[in-house]
Amino acid sequence: MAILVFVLKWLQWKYLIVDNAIDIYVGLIAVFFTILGIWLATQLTKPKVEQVIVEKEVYVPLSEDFAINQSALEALNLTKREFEILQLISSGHSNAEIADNLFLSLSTVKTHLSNLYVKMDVKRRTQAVDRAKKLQIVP
Amino acid sequence: MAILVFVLKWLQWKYLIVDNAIDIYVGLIAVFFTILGIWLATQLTKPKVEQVIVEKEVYVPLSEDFAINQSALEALNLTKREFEILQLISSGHSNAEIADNLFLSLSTVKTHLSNLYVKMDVKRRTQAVDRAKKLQIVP
DNA sequence: ATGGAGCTCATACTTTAGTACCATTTTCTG
DNA sequence: CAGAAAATGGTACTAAAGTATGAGCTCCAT
Repeated sequence: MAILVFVLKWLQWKYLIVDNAIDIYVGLIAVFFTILGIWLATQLTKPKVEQVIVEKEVYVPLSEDFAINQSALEALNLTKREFEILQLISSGHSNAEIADNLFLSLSTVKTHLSNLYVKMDVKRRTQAVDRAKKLQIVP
Repeated sequence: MAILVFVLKWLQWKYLIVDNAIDIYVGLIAVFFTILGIWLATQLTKPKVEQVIVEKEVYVPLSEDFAINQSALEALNLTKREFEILQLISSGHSNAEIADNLFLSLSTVKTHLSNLYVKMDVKRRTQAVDRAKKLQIVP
């Protein structure tokens, strides 16, 4: 603003003696401030963010080709721990190994498994694994 | 431009008699043209678009039918009976059930399984099943 | 014919898995 | 905050799985 006033005063002194110089003066100001406005606008407008979703085909390797059957899993109504332990017996772990991995006692693992067998309607861990694979709730 | 000149003339006539009114005059012009510039900029410039590319993984389903990995099976060097019993434990059968199905004694089943575990380099039936599935020698 | 491979079975044993029942603590949830 | 659900753990027991060893049988190839 200080600069602006100074410029105005200078222009006033220089051109005020000339008749009609006021028109040129105003024209210059108009042009100047129009450019200023344009510059302000380009600086201040936020860029619109546009999300472009690119579908990328993923050929999953056989070992990882597994999409969990969420509905089947929910139908079984398993708890977190039960499902966790189911995953571990599916990959061939013994109860003792599971207890070690999850920092649980053997008792707890057995308790979870017993409840799991009831929920899955099976009698053995091997049956549980077979059923889980058929239901596609484990790889 | 015609409108602009008209407005200027009008303002000139109205305020020129007043001393220092020129400052207000110029201020108004400045504000007006700044706004004009902003308006022009928003109208004329293309909207800035920031593209955010989001990769969406599309899982390509693989064929469901099971093709046995013959070479892996041969590499294990299993006998007929051992493979037969492997298939049965894979579907969750107990040793007693296997003995019944194949008209064998429990001892025989256990013997075959012990040999099987050695050949597959596993310690438990669940590990054997897991490995067999990973090798794709059972569904 | 004979020796090896595969199949069968047995006994005796150890280990692991599974059942039943109970108790405490933690974590949600209405 | 009270009650339910989940998680944890213990004991005692039974059932199943797994190990080790030995032995008889059949079939096939050298």
